Amino acid sequence: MDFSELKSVCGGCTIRELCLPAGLSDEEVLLLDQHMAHRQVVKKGDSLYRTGDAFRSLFAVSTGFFKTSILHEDGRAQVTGFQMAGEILGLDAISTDQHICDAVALEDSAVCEITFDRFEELGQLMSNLQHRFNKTLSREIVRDQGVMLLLGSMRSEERLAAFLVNLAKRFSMRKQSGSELVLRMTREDIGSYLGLKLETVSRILSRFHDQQLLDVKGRNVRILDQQGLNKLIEGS
Amino acid sequence: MDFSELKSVCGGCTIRELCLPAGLSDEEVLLLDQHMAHRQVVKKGDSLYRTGDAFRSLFAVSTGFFKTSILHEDGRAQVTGFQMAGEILGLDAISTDQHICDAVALEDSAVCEITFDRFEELGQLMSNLQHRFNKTLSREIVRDQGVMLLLGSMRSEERLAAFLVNLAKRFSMRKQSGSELVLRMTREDIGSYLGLKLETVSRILSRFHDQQLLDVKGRNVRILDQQGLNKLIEGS
DNA sequence: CTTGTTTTTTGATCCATATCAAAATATAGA
DNA sequence: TCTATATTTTGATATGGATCAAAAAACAAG
Repeated sequence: MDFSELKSVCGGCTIRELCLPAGLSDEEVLLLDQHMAHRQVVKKGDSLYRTGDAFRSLFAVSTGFFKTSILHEDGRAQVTGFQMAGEILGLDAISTDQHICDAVALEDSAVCEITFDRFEELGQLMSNLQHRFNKTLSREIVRDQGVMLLLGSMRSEERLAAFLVNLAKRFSMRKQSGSELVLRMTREDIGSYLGLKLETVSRILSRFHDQQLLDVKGRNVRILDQQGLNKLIEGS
Repeated sequence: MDFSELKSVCGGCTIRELCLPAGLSDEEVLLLDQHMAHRQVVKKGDSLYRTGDAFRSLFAVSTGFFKTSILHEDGRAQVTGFQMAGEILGLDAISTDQHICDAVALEDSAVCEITFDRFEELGQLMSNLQHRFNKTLSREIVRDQGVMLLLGSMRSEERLAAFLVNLAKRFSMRKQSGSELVLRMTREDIGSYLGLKLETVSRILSRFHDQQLLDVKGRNVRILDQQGLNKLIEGS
């Protein structure tokens, strides 16, 4: 971790509506801004926090891309999510005051930090912020249950289609192309997240390519047939 | 839904420390009590709420046993959890103000209801309550990620062992036997939760029986070798 | 650019779990 | 109680994805 530190400025942030300040008035954002710790750079491959670290702060991804993963005692790891701009890291640690996963930057990234004690104080001051934060936590629960559905009852092709469609949606909400994806993670990361082996991920990407659903060139994926992918997810 | 209604009384509740009032002072519990809506009976097989229902209230399981399940459009269903006394139902609905799963009683049960608007007001009054509730939401995130680990990287025997050990732990926290389990759910429910088919669940239970890990008689399961199960989970 | 390392692709084979089927058992309703 | 229905067990077989293996491609460091 580390590094260059700049004052966070939610007020001027382009993704403010996708992040903690969502739905707050300008005055409220100002107050939040005053309590944000600082902005940190996290280099590709570095971790923002590791399993077992004491929990002090939440982090909002400002730019870049992260993965979170749990490590099972026997070495097995499970990727539990990928986070992009505006998404919050550290929510799982509130429960025990310890981080229960590793958060690793998959490209050079920046995060905005806010100490959780401060944040809870702010929540008492701004019922609006607290209300939104309740929703943020709940949204994470919904997301996780979506992954449970995926892992528990979808076949490999459906899982991968759902994964790609989800990524595309999140990119396009951020005004980035919703069809030209640059995958920041390895096939192994994708496989871990989807409960598949990396070879299976690779094979299915090739198959989707053959079926003209995608144009795959390494980590550059272009979605050619969004409809086709959606049909797959429904379990045709 | 519904049914006989009694005033909730957290103050005198035996599982108060496992439920929303956990960690509150007597005065605070009294205040919470005043805002609880009422106690409701839910008969076996009935649902407390269904997917799509408007979200108004959280429910704390008072007695009994529930399952929650998401239904995929094409009919497939995924059981996302089993809830027992003290556990909170409805957390996922905060995010969208709509329930995104069905909550069905697996035995005659009772729940304590609190409208979420009221609850949020209370949270503003009692920072302690809000703090605990943040932890409750976070704990649900941790639980869900545990299920992701289970579905994503454990083999069928490990999943079932983890499931049984988890159930046993939760029963024993409630002063019930941690070795004599009465499964309230069908093999199919267990299978859905664990991403397995009901036949697989049945076969593994039989295998555990043969290996003297369990004594299985229909839905009555006695854990004979807790250690053995734990060893399985570690992935021997 | 070159070299070593990591990641990705593709093929051949295997196996854990699904599927199909049918009997046995348990549960609920009359 | 008896009867109908739902659940569970067990067997036989099939299959989706894992595993093992090796070449190809991409990437990072000097």
